[in-house]
Amino acid sequence: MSLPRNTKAKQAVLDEINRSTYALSQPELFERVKGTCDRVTVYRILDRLVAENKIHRIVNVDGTLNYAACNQCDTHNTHAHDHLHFSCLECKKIECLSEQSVHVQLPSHYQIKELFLTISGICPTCQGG
Amino acid sequence: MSLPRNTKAKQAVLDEINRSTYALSQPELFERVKGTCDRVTVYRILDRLVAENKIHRIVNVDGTLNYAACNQCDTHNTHAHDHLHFSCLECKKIECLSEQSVHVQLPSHYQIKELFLTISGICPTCQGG
DNA sequence: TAATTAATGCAACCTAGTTGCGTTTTGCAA
DNA sequence: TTGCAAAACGCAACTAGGTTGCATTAATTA
Ligand SMILES: [Mn+2]
Ligand SMILES: [Mn+2]
Ligand SMILES: [Zn+2]
Ligand SMILES: [Zn+2]
Repeated sequence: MSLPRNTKAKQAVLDEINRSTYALSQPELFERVKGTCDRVTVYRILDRLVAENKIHRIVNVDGTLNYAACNQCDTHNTHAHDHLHFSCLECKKIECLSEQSVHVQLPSHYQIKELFLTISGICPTCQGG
Repeated sequence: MSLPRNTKAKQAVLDEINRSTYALSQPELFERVKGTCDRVTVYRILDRLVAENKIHRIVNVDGTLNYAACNQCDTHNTHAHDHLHFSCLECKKIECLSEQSVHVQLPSHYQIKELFLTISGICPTCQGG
């Protein structure tokens, strides 16, 4: 693989992701870094950041792709994203739930690669009291 | 809600879904029922079948929407889709894993509505021996 | 500072899904 | 059996998210 370079746009996108408490979509990110680069560039930056294990891609329950910081990953080498995600039906935000243990009765004859676990419902903020 | 009607197209789509061993996308379904109706009609039929609890919608790990028969649902009234799904990285097919128990340490302060659980990996067929 | 090539901008394209509206069918009732 | 209301449909136009090709710009490293 070719060695990655650091650019203003790449840093701007990564900053926005790190700053956010929930996962952001490409349209949301493009809106936030508007002026620094083209929308196509945001797509390419996101692909690279995922490949570099700096962020991870979360599929929401409606199929939209979102990107979040790797908070629960101490090192970016080993990357087991078997943590839970929570998707709020009210504010539509999806976030990582760190350290939530999940026990899955693994199916036999299937070769497991990764787990995708998302709970939908209402987040604490939207319950408002 | 208005009372649903039965049409040739609706029956054709439902038959394809029931016949399949894995979940099908709208493009796949349109291909299979080609000639019986317009592609827009397939979208509308799928929405209705989901609303009528005849099928359920599965979001694959890449964000694509797929539709599968409600095999594990004895009655179509109560509809708790907390079963596992398996998504094959090789053949790209996604299927329901019936009766696989999942134990999730529920997060406090969050109001749970539904569980979305998908395992990615290699299916028995694609392991080929 | 110059060379290498990763990263970008831009235009064009693609796929999945939606919307509006006039027409056709379905199911039910007279 | 026929008539009617509205569910379902076809078609065209549109939208959103994402991709691709290619010429140009800019980050690294020597
Ligand atoms: Mn991570
Ligand atoms: Mn079901
Ligand atoms: Zn919320
Ligand atoms: Zn497979």
